[in-house]
This record gives sequence, structure tokens and C-alpha cells, in this order.
Amino acid sequence: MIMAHVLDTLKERGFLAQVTFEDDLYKRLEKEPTTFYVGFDPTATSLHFGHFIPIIAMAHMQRAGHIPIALVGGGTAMIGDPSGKTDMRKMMTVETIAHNVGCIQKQMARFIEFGEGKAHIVNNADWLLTANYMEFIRDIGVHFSVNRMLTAECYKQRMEKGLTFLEFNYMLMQAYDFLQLFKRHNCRLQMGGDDQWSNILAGADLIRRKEREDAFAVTFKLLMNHEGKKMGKTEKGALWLDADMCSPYDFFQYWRNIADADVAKCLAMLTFLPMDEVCRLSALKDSAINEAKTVLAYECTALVHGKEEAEKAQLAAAALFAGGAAADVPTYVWNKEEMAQDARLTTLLALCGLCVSRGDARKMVQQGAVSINDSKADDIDRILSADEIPTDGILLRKGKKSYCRVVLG
RNA sequence: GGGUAGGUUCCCGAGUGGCCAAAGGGAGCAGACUGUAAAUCUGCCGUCACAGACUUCGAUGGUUCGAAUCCAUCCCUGCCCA
Repeated sequence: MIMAHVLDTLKERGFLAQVTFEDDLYKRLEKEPTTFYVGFDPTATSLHFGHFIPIIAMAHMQRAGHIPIALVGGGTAMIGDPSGKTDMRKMMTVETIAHNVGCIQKQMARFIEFGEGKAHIVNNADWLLTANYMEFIRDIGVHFSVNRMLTAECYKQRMEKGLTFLEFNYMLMQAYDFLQLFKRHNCRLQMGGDDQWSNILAGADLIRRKEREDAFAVTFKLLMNHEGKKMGKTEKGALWLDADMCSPYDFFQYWRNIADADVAKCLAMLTFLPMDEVCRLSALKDSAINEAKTVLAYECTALVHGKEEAEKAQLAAAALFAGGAAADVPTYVWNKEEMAQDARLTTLLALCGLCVSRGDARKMVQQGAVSINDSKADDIDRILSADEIPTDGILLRKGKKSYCRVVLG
């Protein structure tokens, strides 16, 4: 069986937003293994869901025999990408950036197979930090027209709110990255989120002008929900890919709970299930679509946290929502001394993280949102005693979906 | 550098001396209804030892019995001019 062309695969799964010289790129990818890159900003210690789409796309490309480069923007992070931002973002210290770069590099290894001839990971700090201003301006700066840059969508939005020269340079840096990777690794293609379109084009253009060689740009659709909002945001901010910042259970639940209307595109983009399976699942109606959501949550969690964690999360969820208790719920160990000092239910709710504060806990209890072992607890002044808590603990619940097991320790 | 308009609670955005923990909307959380969905209705939505107290309206000082609101200085941002 002939393998489908990657571009077709990506297209079929709904990844592609914009592509330059599509026919030429199509032929090149067909003809030879092509080195391509995707950039990641080290703005935090963990990758978050926003990085996930490009990562999956990279994996698709790698499976098709092409060579990914993951570029961590240790240099560009010193400037900050103005795309899609309405305000200049806070400058990060050099130390923070270096720390984040390290964390992200480790994390990347879970998704892409690195190694000689398979994939590279690079940090643009390696060439940007030592760049010489005069040389840079003369070699790279000449190729950029300010007039044209100003018409780029990513700067347009900022014309009203203000844009510093520092940020204005971001595009040149990113273009320079592409050029460097072209020279070092014969990298011909840059992929990224659709908000990166102008930056990516700038790089491809630079290579075409300066080196007179082919270079291509591809952007991915941002995963939007049916209301047109970016997916992968939670009330706490980003949906992190690090187990310490977002537990596999919470991650699983996020996808288990998505809207019906979003199931199809999520299955296509966030899993590697064959498309006919995706179609079958997406076609399910009414409550049957819950099966599709479970599959989505499982597959997605398995990719990020591994099969074992995904299974645990699925079992925990199934048990809880079937009404029973489960072993694999987040567990809080209530220190006996702590309990001796303050054994109020509201205190416990705040301690175990189910509620943000005691005040929040009071409100939840008052609204009848809290239950202990499935019986409603609506007494604000409820005090727990040690004999109420058996060795296997009690199950605390807030609302329908937040659980926490409490054991004495 | 000059002129001018601004900086309000997660976001947008009212408020221009007491009735302001601060309108309205959004987001979020919870209750009802459901399919762990959507829509809808209801409640909550600064913090706490919660019928009360405490801390917020760019920063710092001041006027006043009393300031988000008035004055001074400073910081930051937009726009126009240079």
C-alpha cells in the first residue's frame, strides 16, 4: 500500500491553514526527505496545549520520513513575539529563559524521536546572542522593507496600541533563524501556528533572496472551539503538558468534557487514529457521542502522559461518574497535627485544593456544592473528627466534576 | 522634547467627595435541567476568624470628619506635533 502524502494527511486532518508554493513543496516532500523546523518559545517551564498541534504535525512529518528540527527560542525570547499580543509582554530575565529552555528541551523528547538523522533540537541563542549588530543590520536588515513589515497583520494590530523597536525586530530574528537552519541543516521548510504566518514568510523570503534557494512556509490552523475561541485554555490559564502542572486526570477530563461540536476536529488533529475511525466516532449522535469523547480523552492523554496514565485517568473517571469511589483520584494527605488544630470542613476544602480559599469553601458549602462520600454537606461549621475518616479515606466532592480523596497522615 | 487623552477589581468598561468592595457585560464557579454536552433559568464571583472586620481603584505624599473621586510630584500608555 502506498503511503498517503503527508501534505494530504495534514490537509485531511484539518491542520493546514496556509501553504506557500504548494505544488513545489508537494513535489519536494514526495521526492526526498526534507528537513523542516518549528519554533517554540520558552516562556514557561512547560509546554502547553498551544504547542501540541505543531508537535503532532511534526510527528506526522517524521513518520513520513522527514526530519524535524525543534527550535527553542532562547534568543528570541529575549525580545518577545508581538504577534497576537495587544501589549508588550514582560521581559524575562536571562536566567529564567535559560531555565525554561532546559525544561522544554527535556519535554520535547517525549513527543519527537531525536537522534542522528532523525530529528534535531536547537536553541537560537547559539547564534543570536553572539550576533553583531552592525553585521546583522547590513546582512539581514537590508532585505526588509519597513513599509511592507508595517502592512503585516501581526504588526497592524499593534499600530494602535504601540509597538517598540525591540519587538519590531522579532520578525528579523525569526527570519534569521530560518536562514541559519538552512545553512546548518539544509532546512527548507518552516511550520508554525497561523499567527506566525508573516514571520515564517519573512524567513522563507530571506532565504530566497539571499541564497536564491527554495524555502517554504506552512502554517497550521489554531484549534478553535465552535464558539471561535482558542482551545486548550482552562480557568487557570493554559492547559499544561507537564503532569505536575496539570494532572493526567485533569487533562483527561478537559477533553472528556469538550463540546459535541468540537469532537470531530479534535479527534482528527489530536489523535493518530485512522480517519475512517475518526469519521465513525464523530458521526455518533446524542449521548452516544460520549463514546467518542472518551476515546479522544484517552488517546490524547496517552500521547502526552503515556498509556498507563491515560488508563488510570479513564478508570478513575469511569468509577467516579458511575457513582462509586475510585482509587485513582487526586489524594490529599491530611496531616494529623493540622487536623488537630483546625478540623473544619471549610479548612479542609481549601487545604486539599478543591476550593481556592476558606471563603470560597464557605460559599460552596452554602450553595450545596459539597458532599462527603456522596452525602451532601451543607453545614458551614461542620467539624470533622478522626473516626469519620477510615484508613482508605473519605471522598470529598465539589460540584459534579471535582473530587479529592482525603486520608489521614 | 511639546501638546493632549488616559491608567478602576481576571478581561472589557461605568463611577468624578460620603448611599463604593465599586454599575453593566464577558469569563469563571455552583444549583436546577441533562448525555461528565449545548442552550436556558437561578445564585456566587477582593480577603478573612463572615449578621462583622480588613485590604483594593498606576505610585508616593497631601487636603478633608471622610477620597477611586480634589491637590502635588513621579511612573507607564495612546494620539498629535517635533
